[in-house]
Amino acid sequence: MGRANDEAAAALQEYAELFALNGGDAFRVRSYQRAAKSIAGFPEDLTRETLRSIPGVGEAIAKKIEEFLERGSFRQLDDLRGRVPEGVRALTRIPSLGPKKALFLFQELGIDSPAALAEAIRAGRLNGLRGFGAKTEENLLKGIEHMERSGDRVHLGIATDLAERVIASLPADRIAFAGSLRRMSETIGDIDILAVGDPALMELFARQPYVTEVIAKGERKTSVRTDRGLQVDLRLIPAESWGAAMVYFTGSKEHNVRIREMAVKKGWKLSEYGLFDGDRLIASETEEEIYQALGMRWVPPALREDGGEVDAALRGELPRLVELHDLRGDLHTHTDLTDGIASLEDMAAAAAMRGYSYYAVTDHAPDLVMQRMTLDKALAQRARIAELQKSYPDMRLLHGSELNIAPDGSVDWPAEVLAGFDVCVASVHSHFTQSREEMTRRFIAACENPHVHVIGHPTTRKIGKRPPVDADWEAVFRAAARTGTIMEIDSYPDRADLPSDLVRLARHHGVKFSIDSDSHAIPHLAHQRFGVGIAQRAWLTPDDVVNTWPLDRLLAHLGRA
DNA sequence: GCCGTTTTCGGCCCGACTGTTTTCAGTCG
Repeated sequence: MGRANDEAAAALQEYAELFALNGGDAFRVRSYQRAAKSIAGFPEDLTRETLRSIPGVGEAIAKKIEEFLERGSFRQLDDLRGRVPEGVRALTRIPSLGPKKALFLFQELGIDSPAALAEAIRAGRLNGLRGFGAKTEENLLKGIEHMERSGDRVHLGIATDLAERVIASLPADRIAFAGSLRRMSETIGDIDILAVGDPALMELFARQPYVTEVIAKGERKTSVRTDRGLQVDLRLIPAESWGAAMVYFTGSKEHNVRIREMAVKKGWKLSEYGLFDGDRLIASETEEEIYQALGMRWVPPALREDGGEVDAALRGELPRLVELHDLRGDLHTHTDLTDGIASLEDMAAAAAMRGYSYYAVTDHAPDLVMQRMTLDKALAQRARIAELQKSYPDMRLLHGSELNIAPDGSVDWPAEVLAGFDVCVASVHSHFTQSREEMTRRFIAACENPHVHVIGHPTTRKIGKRPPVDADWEAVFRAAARTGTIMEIDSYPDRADLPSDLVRLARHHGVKFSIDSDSHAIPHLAHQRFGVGIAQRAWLTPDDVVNTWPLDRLLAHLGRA
């Protein structure tokens, strides 16, 4: 997937933010943002030739991107970077603090980072400042604390991109990532990469363009900081101990402790170099051999958290986990009729390329006013889908909608309209701070609506940005199980919602799940792999996930058979 | 800055909410 696209989009997005911070025209800001979104979602690699065919990219932006492709930046971006400290841009990532207030704080008080702002608030330096009352100060502090709690960890999407970039840059005999990324943890603090190959790989690694700082460099291990802020460790592994090293560096620490204890009980020793009986090597080349020698089945990385997987593996009772190739479709996607950037036709074609048996288009409903959805538009889309269906004999197109769950739990089309959709995903998009009781009632009301099939991105969190809403999830899941309402695993990597611990809880109550991409562009369709990671960490089998089911069974469940 | 069966200028997704004000600016989705 086009890394150049993502980097160019990130640069343009940064330019938009800096431009806004300098009091730039709001329409131009929006132009840059729109172009950044289009470029990130453009399915082909960026080139000088394809650039102008991207919607939202005109002459001026094309010139900037051309310069970026040549030298990794463009003149206007360099200018603005020189004028506004990076920390001021970080200020705008605090919820409820936008460019106007950020610039004001910088100019009036010289505040140039979230930490400096927190300090200024605590020192009372904002007292009497126009537009900053007690409540605002409180909200800002809360926002900064939430940001600090999430620390330097990044979501799976960013970490996966970086790991794949590192792997592609190194000509090793064998190379793979281990650690929390391999276990598909929801956030990643650093990346562990194991390689077999020439010692010169270390030097080559340290000189890569994504490396901003070399923290440590030795014969076996090199640690660097990268342009995404993330630390990456590269370890050179002897070919014969690949399996042992993968077990050791994949972790988790708790899982390793358990299996090392098992080795000790047999009078053996398990290390990153192998499983040994005294000096005699028992197993080291593959993970399978090591687990087998310990009397257990190979444990999928997503389960290696000492959450019962060791005992299950010893008994030969590990679940048959859901895998990406089990998925037969996607039940939550958007088009450019609302906030997607690709047309219905292009999204359907891309879905067919992925070999789906069914594909639901679920654009937003009228409550999200900015999307300008109307009944006429929805019905026109339905007619186009029926027409388009003729081109896809092997893939059923489903016409759906992503409804908005209002504070009282109602949704935004009348029942007779809802009845016309094949699938209704209902999600919370506002009023995140309702009390636990209100929020619980809200979700239960949505589950009890007979036209609501799926609850979309249930906790509505955004990793590193917005905390999850507060609800009595047990009560919500009981209602979902009772009404047959599906809980979504939204695969979009900054959402990762439901998180795996809640998936596990919901499954305990008998809930079924849908692993959806929530795509707003063609490349997003591939995000489902992250949702599969969440599902695996929650021990889900294909039967737990409705979009592994054959079309007939799914339609019966949706009441559309 | 972009874009055009309203077009090459003059629009540009629009309304709600919050906290601050005392009629509104800023932020968000």
